[in-house]
Amino acid sequence: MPLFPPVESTISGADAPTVDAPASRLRRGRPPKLPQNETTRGGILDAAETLFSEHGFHGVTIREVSRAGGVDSALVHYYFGTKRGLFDAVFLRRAELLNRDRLEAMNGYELDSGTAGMTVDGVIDAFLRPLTDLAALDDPGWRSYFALVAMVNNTPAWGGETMARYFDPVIHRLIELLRKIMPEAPATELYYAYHMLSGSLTLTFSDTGRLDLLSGGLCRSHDFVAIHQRMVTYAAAGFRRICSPQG
Amino acid sequence: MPLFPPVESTISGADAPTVDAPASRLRRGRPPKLPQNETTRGGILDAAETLFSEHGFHGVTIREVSRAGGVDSALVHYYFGTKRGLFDAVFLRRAELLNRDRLEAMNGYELDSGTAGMTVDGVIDAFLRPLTDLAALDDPGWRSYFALVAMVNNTPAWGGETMARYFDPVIHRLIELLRKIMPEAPATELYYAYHMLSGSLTLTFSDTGRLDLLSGGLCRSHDFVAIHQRMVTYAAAGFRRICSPQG
DNA sequence: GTCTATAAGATGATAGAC
DNA sequence: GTCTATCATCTTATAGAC
Repeated sequence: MPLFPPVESTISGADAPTVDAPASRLRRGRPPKLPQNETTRGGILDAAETLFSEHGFHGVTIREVSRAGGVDSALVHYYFGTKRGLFDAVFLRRAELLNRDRLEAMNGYELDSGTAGMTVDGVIDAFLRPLTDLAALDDPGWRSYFALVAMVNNTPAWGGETMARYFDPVIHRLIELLRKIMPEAPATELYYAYHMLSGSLTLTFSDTGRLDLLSGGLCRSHDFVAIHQRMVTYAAAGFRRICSPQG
Repeated sequence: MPLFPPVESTISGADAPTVDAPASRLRRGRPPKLPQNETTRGGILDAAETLFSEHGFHGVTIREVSRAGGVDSALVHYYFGTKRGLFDAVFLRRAELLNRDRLEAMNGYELDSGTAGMTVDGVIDAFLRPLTDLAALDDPGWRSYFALVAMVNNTPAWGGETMARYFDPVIHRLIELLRKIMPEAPATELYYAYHMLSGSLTLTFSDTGRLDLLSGGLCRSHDFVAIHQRMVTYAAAGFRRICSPQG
């Protein structure tokens, strides 16, 4: 049974996968062959990111990744060891940057509006804003990455643990801010409400085109800005109602 | 690239996959070897349902299905032709029953409460109730099936189309009822709001255990009844707010 | 209907030349 | 770092005996 390999090898202290190559990667005199970050390693990660986000871990072969990245398949093993190592590296690459952005957005919101001036709408907007902004960049990589995270978030057995390991701090900061606004809210209800929001967010980034089909083209599932606006409004109403003490 | 095989072969009028075996399946004198519906074909479907829901289409091999079902792998091909045929048969098997239940629940609600007496909470409850009830049965098959549907709903490229083909009638009935309650609601907003609800529902049935981890055990992601209750409350608030004319 | 046997090809991974 | 060549295994699927 091809159970997903154990996750001990992922992020557990010292032997966490690094973003650097096995050998020294310090910039030497020779300029990089490809523009920007297009090193061999980066190209493999880009190709893998796109393919994994479209077809899932088991739906992609190392040969396909190497072909899409324009490199030899042996190089994938050279840089990442195993297929699972490649997947972990893809997942990790943008996680730290994303977490930093989201924590900054929430911290900034609390500072700007003052702790007493925060609203549920405002907190949820700050929580979601970096995602919408990054998805709007020219770089399609972030959209692929969000689709990948969405896939993991919906994957039984190892999805829950993986999401928890990478993204729990951001969620707990969200809950913390909401608790400041609604001190009477039971912790249980805050978690249930976040669960609903997380599902909506996940489905949005899964990018299945279902919303377009269902609405006969009225709604565009690629219009993350339009969805963001509705998600804030919808989720805030849900949070407030579910967390109000009388129920 | 192992793109998912084309979907023309799935449900398109006359040559839709049938629930019957290729040859005659009328009950003959010989009693079934296994209790209940445990025919060879049914056993294969049960095993495939569980495995596909846990690991996805590409994460399961026909040999694993046949081993789990206790039959020879050649029999899987005998009954279902290809691996994709097996997947389609699993997906189809419970779809009709589920759609019937959900339509009945919504029709019953409209009849019982009277069209003028319907509430947003009531409609959403009727929409979700059959899922919660079926998941509560002794048969674990429905939970596996819901996890499978959730996986498909979050699968890029072919998930949207597949969901639309099987489940759109139920969704349109939900939208129709909500429109009767909120005649001023823009159609666009109803679809956006349903998108949010669909995501929450999907994540719930994905059964990743994330809610448990995140809440430190306060919330149980297997407690579908508890989640159902919150989802109705949360979603109804979101629908009402997002669909109110001033916004 | 169920089995054995096997075709025909893809897969993750490695060894070793350059 | 990058390539060629290859191993051992697994994959879907089929042919044909019983």
